[in-house]
Parts: sequence; structure tokens; C-alpha cells
Amino acid sequence: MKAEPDSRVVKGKDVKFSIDDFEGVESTPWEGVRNYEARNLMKEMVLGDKVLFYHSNCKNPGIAGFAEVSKEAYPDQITVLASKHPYFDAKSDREHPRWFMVDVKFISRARNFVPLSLLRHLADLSSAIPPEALGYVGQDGINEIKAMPLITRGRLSVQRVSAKCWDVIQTMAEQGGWDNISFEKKKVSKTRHPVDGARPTTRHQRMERLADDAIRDDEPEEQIIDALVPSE
DNA sequence: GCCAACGTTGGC
DNA sequence: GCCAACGTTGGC
Repeated sequence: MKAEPDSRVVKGKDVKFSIDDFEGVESTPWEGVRNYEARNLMKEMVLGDKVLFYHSNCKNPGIAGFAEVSKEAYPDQITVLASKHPYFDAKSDREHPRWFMVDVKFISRARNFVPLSLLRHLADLSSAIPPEALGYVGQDGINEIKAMPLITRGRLSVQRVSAKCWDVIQTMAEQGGWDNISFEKKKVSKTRHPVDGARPTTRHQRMERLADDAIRDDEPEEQIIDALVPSE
């Protein structure tokens, strides 16, 4: 799950939420997700599901800590009902909420911050053999990283993580060991070549995915159409 | 129902 | 700050 550690004001509200902020509050409602696929993933979450806490849209993006689901999906309407709020959605109302959130409980900080650039570097290896210093990751680990939606898709703010992948990342955060390997962001090719197993991304296939996501919205169509539209 | 235009995300 | 990727909107 992605959060932004740096201040950014959206319609008058600062959306900053860093690992420091998280540690201070222990548990927090994951409000503000306004993407169907991300919402559907949150609806699938069950109590105790493990979460990677990711620092996004910042100088050094990467995995900053660990968390778990402490409350299963419920309507995100605090923010939705106030028309002045940045997450306001006129198509959602109290009876027929469109957006949901889970509560997430802080577990721990990553002893070693796991930068996206490192994960990318590992995902870009032509083989599945980790660099010597990261031997403990194993070939399985490299393959898990190669398959992460974080690598293959980007954008989506809530993503699935396999149990194995979560373990690999947590072990990395625990053990570190990449201080002496270079994983400079190479400024070479503009188009990133898709990794094996990446979801196909032709326009047509993306449109189909979107349609699926919207369909899995379980509200009857008429309720969406009839949703109250507040003034202003 | 298609698809161009537009808006947002988010790495760099 | 740039801009590629891609989700969303709306005209037809």
C-alpha cells in the first residue's frame, strides 16, 4: 500500500503520510482510495493480512515498513460526503457507498529501507541469480520481485503481494547487504521493457481490465445513477 | 460501444 | 519540472 511521505496539498488538505506519521498513530483508516481496482483489492483483504508500507511520489521511493489489516473493508464516507473534501465524490452517498477502506495497523519500520531502485535493479537482472551480497534472496526471491505489480505496473496504489514476496522483502529489510552494490538508476531507455509475466498492456487489454474492475463493483447500476448529487 | 482528449500518477 | 503510462470522461 502506497503513501506519500512528503507534504502535498490537494484542495487545501495535506495528504502526507509517512512511516513516521504511521508509527505515531499505530492504526489508521486507509482513506482516499478512488480507484476501482485498488478498492476491490481492499475488499478482498482479511483481518491480519500483511502489508508492505511503501513511500511513493518522493525523492527515494521504496518500502519503509510493515503493517497488517486491522479492520476489514467498510465504507469510506467521512471524506466522501463533504463536497469540499479532496476525496469528495458526488456519485457516492451514505446508502450506496462507492468507496471503501480498511484499517491498517503499524507493525514495524524496515530496519533497512528497501528502495524501489534496488528492486528494479534485481528485477532487471537477465537471470534469476541474485548478486553475491544478496545471495540470501535466492532465485525464488528474484523471481518474486520480477513479478511484483510494483515493477510490472507501477501506478496502482494498492497491490497484491504474495506471501513469499512479503517474506523476501521483509528479510531484505532485516538483513540489508546492498551497501556495496551499485544499482544506479540508469537513464538509458525511455520505454521499459516488460518483465516476463507482466500483465499485457495493449490498450484493448487495459480497457478489458477496467471493465472487469467496474463490473465487480457490486452496486446495482440504478443506484449509481440515482445517487444524490450535493450542491456546490 | 468506440476512442480521442483529458487528467492523474509517480518515477526520474 | 518533465513526461510516459494509463485511468476516466464524454462526444459521436
